Amino acid sequence: MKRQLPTLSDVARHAGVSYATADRVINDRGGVAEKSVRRVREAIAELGYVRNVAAANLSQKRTYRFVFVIPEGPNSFFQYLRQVLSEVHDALLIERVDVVVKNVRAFDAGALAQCLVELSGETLDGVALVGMDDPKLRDAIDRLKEQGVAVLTLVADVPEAGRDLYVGIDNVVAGRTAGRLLILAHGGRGGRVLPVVGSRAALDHAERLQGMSETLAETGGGVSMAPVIEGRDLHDHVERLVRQALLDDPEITAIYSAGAGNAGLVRVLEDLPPDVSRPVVVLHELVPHSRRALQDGLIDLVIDQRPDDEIKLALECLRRMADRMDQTQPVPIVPAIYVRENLPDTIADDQNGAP
Amino acid sequence: MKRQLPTLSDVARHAGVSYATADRVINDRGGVAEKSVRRVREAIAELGYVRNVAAANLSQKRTYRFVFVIPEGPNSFFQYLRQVLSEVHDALLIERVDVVVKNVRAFDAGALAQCLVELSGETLDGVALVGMDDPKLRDAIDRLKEQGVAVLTLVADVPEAGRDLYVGIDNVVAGRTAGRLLILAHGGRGGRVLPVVGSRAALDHAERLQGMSETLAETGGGVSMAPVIEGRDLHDHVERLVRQALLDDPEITAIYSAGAGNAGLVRVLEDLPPDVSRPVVVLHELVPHSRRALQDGLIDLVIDQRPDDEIKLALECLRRMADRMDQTQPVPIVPAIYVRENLPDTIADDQNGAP
DNA sequence: CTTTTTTTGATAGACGTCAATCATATCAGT
DNA sequence: ACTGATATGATTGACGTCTATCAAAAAAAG
Repeated sequence: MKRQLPTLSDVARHAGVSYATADRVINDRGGVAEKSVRRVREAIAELGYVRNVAAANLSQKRTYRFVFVIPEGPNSFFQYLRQVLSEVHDALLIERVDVVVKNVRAFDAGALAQCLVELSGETLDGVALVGMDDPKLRDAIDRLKEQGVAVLTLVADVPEAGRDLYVGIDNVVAGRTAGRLLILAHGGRGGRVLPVVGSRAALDHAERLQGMSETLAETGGGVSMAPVIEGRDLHDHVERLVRQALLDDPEITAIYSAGAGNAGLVRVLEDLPPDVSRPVVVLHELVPHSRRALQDGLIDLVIDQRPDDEIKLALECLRRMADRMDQTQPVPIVPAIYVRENLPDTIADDQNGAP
Repeated sequence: MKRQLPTLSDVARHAGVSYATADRVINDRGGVAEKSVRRVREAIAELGYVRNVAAANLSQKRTYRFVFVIPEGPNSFFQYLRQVLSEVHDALLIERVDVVVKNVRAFDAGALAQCLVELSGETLDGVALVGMDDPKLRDAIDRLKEQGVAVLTLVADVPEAGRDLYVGIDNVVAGRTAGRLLILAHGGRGGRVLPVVGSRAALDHAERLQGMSETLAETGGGVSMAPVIEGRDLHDHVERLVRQALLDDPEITAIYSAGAGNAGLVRVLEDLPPDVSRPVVVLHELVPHSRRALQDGLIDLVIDQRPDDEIKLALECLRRMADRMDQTQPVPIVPAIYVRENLPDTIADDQNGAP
């Protein structure tokens, strides 16, 4: 029950070699005969030896160095990410984790790739970035990987790239969920959903849209889709287009916004005449304006990817990768679904990752 | 930027005392003049010293010893909790955390209290238990606390007890959320919700019920409540009562089950004639039968408290408390809302707490 | 001023690992 | 059997903390 964990000395003894040799094996320092390597490996397996990471880090005064590259701009979601990161910064320092946040222009894969290339000079343990689909970016990631840096995509993945891990929600699933909730909110009756995205080229938006339309098609029960609006994630643009769409098509019973720029959407809803029943509205990311709209009863549901948890998970995974514990399974994040009643308190209350 | 964290030697030097004295202060060994204590405390504050927990644990070969007391019985939810705990057990051992699971009879506060009393003999760092409202339980908790054991309630709290922390969802909020979703699913039309609980005496069930009825009353828009059914969390009992209720009141348009025993509820739904539109169904906890019912389209929504996350969080908090970092803020857990489309994979894929 | 008590300082060993050094063994090839 | 390469063993100091011991200094008591 209270069996002791074996140390490297135990392993060496069990393998019939000296501590030095065992050490040479687990830290691949080379210059060890094939036979000895095998014996040490066997001893490790038999005893179930696991390196004591705390002791190892202590001996080296090691500090984990991670970089988070976040798109800059007025996007509330990413601003919140930055805030969460800065809040955990000090707590992490205690645990010998140094997190640096770098900003790059949003939607600019070239700039992002360039940033990564610059990083590959420094000595660091891991990088987390918001993915995009771009060959230059793939190259930059490969380059980092070659230098032994753990690379992890956050929020959005980089398709077919050599990143170790994607930490974020499945956007197709999120879209399908939105579709189901919309159907549910129609209470068995028909209707027409107005889909709003930032851009069809944005992978996450496209996936959400796809998910929603699939669900509507499969089990919609009379809920159809109006033509898709591309709002470019800009509040004013979204506002104009949605306003027009509602005028053009009075049959619209619901709005699904898969992207950002929803402050504009909220403005349209505020201006609706109070006598007509407003459309059912589902949108993504709990940010100040969506929270307010939810509280005011202007919208019905918010699907949120819980950035706090994403950050926390990303940090856990980065650390595990830096510790060479590469058992990195995919990490599923379950998006939260918010209504008026279950809004969390605003305080970003992540304590400090994990001890 | 890459400032080094100060060590206790730094503190001692800065305070103008020896390492031994500084050590006596932070580990309250006594025999230190008031003046020196003050000077050390000041130095700690000025330098921002935080003791290196990893080094401290290493020096003592310390193993964290935690006990989870889980109600036994056929309840799928608690079975799943046990499973999650056994899955993380080995991974935790690596990080020098030893978790023991103890089973006690469900709904038996006396047995639970007795179990805690027995525990208070052993040397352990923390206990997690599923709370109930009982004076004997409160006493047992106080006793543990006196011995310096961290005590944390999981899933359900113990009202007004000396536990350090409650890790679980807010059941009133969960009920309010259910209410909102039910209203939404009525699509603006009226209806009548059939509420099912295990027992009105069960605090969590009562809170959920209260939350739902509040929301219906405040903004229900014609959605009312049928008399509450007490199913005692037993499948057969629930089945019989619900079947009868649906016969008695054909106006019922929805069912909200706040407790367990939902396999019986699902059986009723299966037997409904295919021509009539079935009621909207919302229930709690994603367990095998609720998952299947969701997939089969028999029910609409499941509110789940994500036991994996609860366990993980509980462990994090226990460890932090054991490390004397008592900055224990309340820990909000956002329940997940599942529909057919966003069911997670079944694999319980928690890796290993946190490094 | 001495004696006793309280408070300090100095130091050492342990924890498990990493990194380094130096001496010795083993094995080729000749 | 000798050289030279390669492999191994033995050992040491660091990392930051805890625990312990012993001597020395300062304060209080007589």
